[in-house]
Amino acid sequence: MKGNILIVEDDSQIGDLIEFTLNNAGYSTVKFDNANDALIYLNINKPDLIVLDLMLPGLQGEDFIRFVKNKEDLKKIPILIVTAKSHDDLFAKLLNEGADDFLVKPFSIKVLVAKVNAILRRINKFPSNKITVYGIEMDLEGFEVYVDGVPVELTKTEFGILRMFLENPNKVFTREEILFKVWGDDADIGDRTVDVHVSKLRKKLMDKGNSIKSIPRVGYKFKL
Amino acid sequence: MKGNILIVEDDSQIGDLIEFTLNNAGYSTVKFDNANDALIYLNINKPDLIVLDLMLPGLQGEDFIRFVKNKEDLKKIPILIVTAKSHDDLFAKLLNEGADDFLVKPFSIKVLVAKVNAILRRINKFPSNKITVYGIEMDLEGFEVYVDGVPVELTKTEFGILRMFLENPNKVFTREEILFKVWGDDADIGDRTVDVHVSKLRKKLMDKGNSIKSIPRVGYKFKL
DNA sequence: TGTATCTGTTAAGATTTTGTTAAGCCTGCT
DNA sequence: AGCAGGCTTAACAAAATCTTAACAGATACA
Repeated sequence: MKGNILIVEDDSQIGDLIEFTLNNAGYSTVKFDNANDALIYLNINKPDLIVLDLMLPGLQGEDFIRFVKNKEDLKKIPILIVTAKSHDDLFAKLLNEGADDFLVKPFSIKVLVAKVNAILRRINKFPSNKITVYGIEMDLEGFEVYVDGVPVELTKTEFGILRMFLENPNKVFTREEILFKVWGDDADIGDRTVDVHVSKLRKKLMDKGNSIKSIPRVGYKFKL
Repeated sequence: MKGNILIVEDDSQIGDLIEFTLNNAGYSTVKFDNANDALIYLNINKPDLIVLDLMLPGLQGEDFIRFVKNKEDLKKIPILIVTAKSHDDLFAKLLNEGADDFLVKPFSIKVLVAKVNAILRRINKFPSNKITVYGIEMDLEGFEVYVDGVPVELTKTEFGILRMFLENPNKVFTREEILFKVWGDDADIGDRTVDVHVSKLRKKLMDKGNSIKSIPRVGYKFKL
């Protein structure tokens, strides 16, 4: 069991989708369609993470966040916000209130799972030093990688690049950013070296579904 | 490594102090004693934050701010102003130009570090940057564009132009302004090149409701 | 209305960028 | 010292993108 997740979502269709997806990913879930019931649940239960839809009726989502983040025994539970629209102002405000991350509708279920995994890994709730995405499994402690269960031997650099990608799926990185993140700030190395390693990575991973995409004149990204 | 900070400060004593303090706080720094050199640096580097002294010789600090905040790839870099005197009028004006915070000399190093930390925390926490307008969704982080949910592949230049439009809907841009904002100040390129890219953009976006309008003898605008 | 100017679009050529291979260098190990 | 593995660089072919030129059509204005 990887953890228990509380879902607060008034749209039953989306709620079911989230529940199904997270169950599939190995989490147990509890779901409510309004904040009040969720708060009652929180009186005697402490989930490992809360997925919260912002457009809840009744008690507003913001109030819910504030309540959770002000209660001593609940404040450490991470909250993932699901919202219909991207609103930087709102995001900034809620992040200050204690929200941990956002998911903008419509979202892909892969991204949902990736974010939940990332948050729990970050919090170190479950010291599972593993990243699993898209049939690619990285054991960060054991320095091992499996693709569809088949072990793949990566060098340290390849491992670092793959890790960076899996921890930030769907995000474009420039070559400079990759150098910085994987090699460190004092790397005195040409841009194109990144290309060589990416090329080798692609080959070793058998370019699973063209996951590692090049964005000409920008950089690379790992596409979910 | 917490981040890279550009310091623009003509008083070498204060500059050294700032540099030393920020290095101590875990940041890497680059320092110039005039705005021109800093601008050259910015051509190929994107620091996470800029600390700017307002009493610079040569190119005035205000111009520097305006330049940075008008360049598409730089505008998001936060600027912390260091100034000798507290001037509410000036503050208000510079805040409008895009400055993020102020530090009045003499300042304590604790306040300096606190402000830098606060600004970077604020900025870094912003999750996936997205712009959504009129059925057009831009994921700035993932370099992706969707029109009514359908993914559209844009090149870097097209992406830059579209971004500029969506961030300033209903505003008319001359071709020169577009060149400046998207290509940069050192672009040695003919006006009409913009037309070609706009043409391609329109086609790829399927000219949603004739959104990108030409204003004869003036330029282009994105109409909401 | 007629002329001059501006815009839309296409295609070709130029330029830039990427993929990949191979060679040389360095490190760690035997 | 010799060897193996890994990293970086250089190099070239291939791919993608950009810029320009050209012309047809549209627009402004006397």
